[in-house]
Amino acid sequence: MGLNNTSEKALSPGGSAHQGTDYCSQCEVRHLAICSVLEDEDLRALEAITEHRSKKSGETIFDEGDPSNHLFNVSSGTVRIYKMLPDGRRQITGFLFAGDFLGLASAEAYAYGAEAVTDAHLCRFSKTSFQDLALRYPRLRKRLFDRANDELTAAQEQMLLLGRKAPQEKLASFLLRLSRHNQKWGLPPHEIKLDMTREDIADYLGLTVETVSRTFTRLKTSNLISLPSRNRVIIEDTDALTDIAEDISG
Amino acid sequence: MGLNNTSEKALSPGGSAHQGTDYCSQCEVRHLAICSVLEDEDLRALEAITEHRSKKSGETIFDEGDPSNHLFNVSSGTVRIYKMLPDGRRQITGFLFAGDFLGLASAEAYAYGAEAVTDAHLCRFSKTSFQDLALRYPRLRKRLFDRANDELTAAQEQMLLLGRKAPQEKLASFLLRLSRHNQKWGLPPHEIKLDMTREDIADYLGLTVETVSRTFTRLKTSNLISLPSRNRVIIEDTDALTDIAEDISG
DNA sequence: CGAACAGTTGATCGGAATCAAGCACTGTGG
DNA sequence: CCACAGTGCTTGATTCCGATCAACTGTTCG
Repeated sequence: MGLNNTSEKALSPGGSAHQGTDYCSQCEVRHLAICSVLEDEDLRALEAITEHRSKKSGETIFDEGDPSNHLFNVSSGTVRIYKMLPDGRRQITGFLFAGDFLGLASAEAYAYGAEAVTDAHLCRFSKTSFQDLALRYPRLRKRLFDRANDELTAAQEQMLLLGRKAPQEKLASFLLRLSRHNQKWGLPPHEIKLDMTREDIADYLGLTVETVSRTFTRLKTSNLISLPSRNRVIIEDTDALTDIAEDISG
Repeated sequence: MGLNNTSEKALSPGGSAHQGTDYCSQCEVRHLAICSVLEDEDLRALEAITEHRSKKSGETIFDEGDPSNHLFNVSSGTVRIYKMLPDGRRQITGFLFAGDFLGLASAEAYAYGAEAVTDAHLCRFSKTSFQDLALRYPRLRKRLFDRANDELTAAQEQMLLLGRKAPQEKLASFLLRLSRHNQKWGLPPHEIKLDMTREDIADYLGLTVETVSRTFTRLKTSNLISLPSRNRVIIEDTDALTDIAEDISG
């Protein structure tokens, strides 16, 4: 996570929308994205229905309740998806990074809002076109189903975290997830870049900013992590952090 | 939910496992189960790979970490799925009722445990056979994907509940969900039967038994509900309860 | 430089967890 | 039939942790 360091520059900044011509084949995150299962020729079919969109940090991608006419793939940057209560309380249900698919769990309307956390690039597909494509390509279908299943597994892990874990355990689990995500991308697993603010983290872990901040300092004081800058975390003692997180996967 | 009142008796009690001969076509919950999309002839293909299993209240269906060799459909009774922390804390991630599908969100191993809350009957399919079947029947595939999406939506709703709602809001939301479930089945939406214990409810809502109990009495004292017996709830003021729940869907 | 914002730290409060009885229903065996 | 144990639920007293309120620091950027 966090890290789209290279991809940010590599992709043309582009206008806010333009049809792709040769984008997909040179896409940096293709091997992990939803499109990875498509052959070069099939990829052109996908490319034909793809629009490339740029979002600045903080911009809305879609709101909860909007008609869900599009599906997305994050090609760079970080995205948050969230649900809100009428009085303004917010629960972030997930952070998405380069390669992640966006748009599952939506019937006619999006069941959650999505915003860019950092500047981000997205591939946008019209839902109907994408469905047609999925009809023709079994591997794409399988991929989509697997993604839904993975998200469901992650959601259950998050329910355990939200319902039953103490603040320290929550934050430790969160940092370890980011660490594992780094590993998946061949990035140093001990150096974590936090694209999101403390408030985002709080709204993801079911805490307040203050508690998140205090918990960071507690972990730092215990020498489990260090905090060279506000958006960087170094994991100093993975084993101890894993013990605190209280479980293997989440 | 709760309510399998009729179906409990209607289905043959049966041994703990036996091959189905004519079960599916007369299945009481078929119209809402995963098999509803299959034609009579296709249904026989499903029936061929189906085993019928009975579980007594409290019995384990599978444990977290077991190899996920089977998929299930609940044909009667109530089931809980849950995750545990090493020290015994438990988070129930869902209750399943007649017609519900069980087994999504599992790779090689089940990512959660499943137990019968009440006596229950289950249709059990071997995973490989079911996958073969799904390969042949697009509508079954679609149905499965839609179920995964629905569960994902529900999971996000539950994350909002767990991370951001106060006990009263949690319980109100829970009761309204059960009420809506009743409606879906043509049962009186104001009369709710609770198959699960207070402890189950606590572990589902991220609370303790005591808090659940106190919250029940608070809602009763405010005349929003009444509690004729420990496992029955009458919703007296749906509007007020909806106000407290703080959202439309969950 | 200073305004705006993000983050930390401190002091206090409050509500849910915890600890501890007591109650109500169920089923068992005498 | 009743005594009794076992279990699930409620209620009360107390504790404690995270939320809240508030002040201050540090960073960014005009």
